[in-house]
Amino acid sequence: MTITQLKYTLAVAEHKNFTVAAENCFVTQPTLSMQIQKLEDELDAKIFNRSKKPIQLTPVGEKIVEQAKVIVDESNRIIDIVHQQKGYIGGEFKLGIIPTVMPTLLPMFLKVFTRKYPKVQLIIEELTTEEIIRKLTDGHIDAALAATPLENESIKERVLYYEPFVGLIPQGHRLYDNNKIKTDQLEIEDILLLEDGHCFKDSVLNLCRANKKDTSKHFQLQSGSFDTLIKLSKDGLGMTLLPYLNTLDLNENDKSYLREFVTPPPAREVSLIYHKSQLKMQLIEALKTTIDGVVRGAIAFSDVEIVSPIQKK
Amino acid sequence: MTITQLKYTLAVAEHKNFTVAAENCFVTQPTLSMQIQKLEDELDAKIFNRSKKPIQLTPVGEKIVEQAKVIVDESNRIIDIVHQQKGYIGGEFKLGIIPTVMPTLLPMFLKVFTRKYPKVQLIIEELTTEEIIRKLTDGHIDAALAATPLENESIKERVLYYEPFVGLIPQGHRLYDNNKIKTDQLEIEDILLLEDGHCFKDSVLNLCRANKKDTSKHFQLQSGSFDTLIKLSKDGLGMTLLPYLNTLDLNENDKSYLREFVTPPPAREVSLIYHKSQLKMQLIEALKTTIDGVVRGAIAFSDVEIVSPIQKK
DNA sequence: ATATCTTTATCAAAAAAAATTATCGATGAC
DNA sequence: GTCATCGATAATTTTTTTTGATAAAGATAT
Repeated sequence: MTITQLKYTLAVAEHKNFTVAAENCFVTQPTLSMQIQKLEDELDAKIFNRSKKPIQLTPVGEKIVEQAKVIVDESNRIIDIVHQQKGYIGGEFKLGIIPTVMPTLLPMFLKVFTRKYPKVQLIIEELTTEEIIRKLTDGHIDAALAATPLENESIKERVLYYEPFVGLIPQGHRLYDNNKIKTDQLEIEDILLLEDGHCFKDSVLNLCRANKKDTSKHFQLQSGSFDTLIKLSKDGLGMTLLPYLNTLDLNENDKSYLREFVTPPPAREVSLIYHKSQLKMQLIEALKTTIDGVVRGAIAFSDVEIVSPIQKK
Repeated sequence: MTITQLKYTLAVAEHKNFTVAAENCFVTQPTLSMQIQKLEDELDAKIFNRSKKPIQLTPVGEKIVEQAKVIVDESNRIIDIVHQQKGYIGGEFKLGIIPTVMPTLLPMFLKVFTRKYPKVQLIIEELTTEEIIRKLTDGHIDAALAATPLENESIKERVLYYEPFVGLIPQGHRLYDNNKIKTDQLEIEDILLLEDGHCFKDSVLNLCRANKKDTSKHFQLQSGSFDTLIKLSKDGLGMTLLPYLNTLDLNENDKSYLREFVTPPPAREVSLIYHKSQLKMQLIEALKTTIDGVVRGAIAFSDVEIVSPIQKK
């Protein structure tokens, strides 16, 4: 039994297709087929049921794949252990970021980080919270930046900052004349929301739900970017809520529509998260330190009311 | 990186010698040298410091070996997982047994077990408790029969039976006329003991120490077998203590010297023990069931006073 | 039903890797 | 200084892995 065979097996289990799996392993399909057959012979057990489409795992196969994951994970870890021991910070590092954090936080730390750790090949992907959780568990990404708490046992969270919500109230809106707004003044019906999949939308819903039970209403307007939301809002289609960092780049005119919440403001918790099998711990620490450093200047809120980013049923 | 390379590395780490390690891996020494060099190249770290004699692990090497153990352990497990999934009970099973349990318990279950599980290749080794703990941790044996509790976190214990101590009192001894003996009548000075290394000796010492603090006295007579002890005892050199099962095969004359303890008698706890990484769990269960079956008829003590087998300082 | 496409298995040849034998060189004991 | 021990190295053999071509099986479309 070889680690290669186990990797091939995992690839087939993941892609449910020998040909695709082979491409992902950078070998030809016969190579993969033969190695998996050899493994099956050695274990004297069929791992895959090739008669079904797409290919299925046999019951024994399920267990084998589970264990193969453990072995491959542990073997991937050995190089990280050596790096750690040498105090070396480098290698590939795949980081997922949720869309509403990406444009504000990434520019703040990216330059500093890459200059400080030139040997790290940072691979950044924009992903929804849901995708992040899946890819962290899979091992497809090493860490991620997302709103927390996620209440997921196998994911560790290191809080980076608390980002208050700020209201953007158009002229003519019932709250326009207020200097500060209160959570219980929010009406879900006149808030413009991001489209489904953004956890910031879920946070806002959770915030409003705390006030109002009835959420059966359908929202007609849903956008993928705050820019659109701001434009629509100024067109008088309703107020909206923005994360604090998103308000910094607004022009002076737009800023006049901003209304902060009274203290303590609702806020989202933004964290660096990673799978509990903490591969690349050293790199994660380095990233956290870097972000902590740049964030300290920009965000200094501590007395806040954290809103859950998780979609409640 | 291959599992083979890791196995070679572990062998060298264990034997501190390339040539010996190679023999243990059933390959020649150059094979081993080259594979380890390849691994060192790939990890870009020296694992061994070959300049010292015997060979030493580098600091990085320590960590690598630690992780290599995890990987090799987990990969050995895969075949057991398949066996378990298939309900198959077979393969090699290495069982350690302490000397004072070996002659009484082994004949009781060996025949039954091998008949019931013909596919199991049972490899039995007589070992002291100390050796058993080491070899269980190493993974050199799969399970063992020993006196417990061992108070070792990484070893799991499944109690098989409680075996009371029985006194063998020679004619002329101060306790000869007693029908039953009491723990507090024991005097460490006139008890014949097994030689060092036998945990039964330590149990007896612990039993007596409960009475008397002064144990500085040196014992002149120490033997490796109960047979010798019995002969010496009958020669008037002092009483001795035997585990209950060892008294069953005595001839009628010898049996007349036996004196039971008053209830509850001191007893040793005999358990099936295994490493907590519970490889071959299925086989361990099968063995336990078999031994439970044969022991049930022979031993039926429950109201006993368990004596620790561990050597106290 | 036939043709076509997709997908996995099989085979022989080539390439790569691992293992072996024989030998060397360094180190330490006597 | 000689010998013995032990790991490294070189050349060769053996084994394993990979590949490219192709066959076979199953699904899908015409």
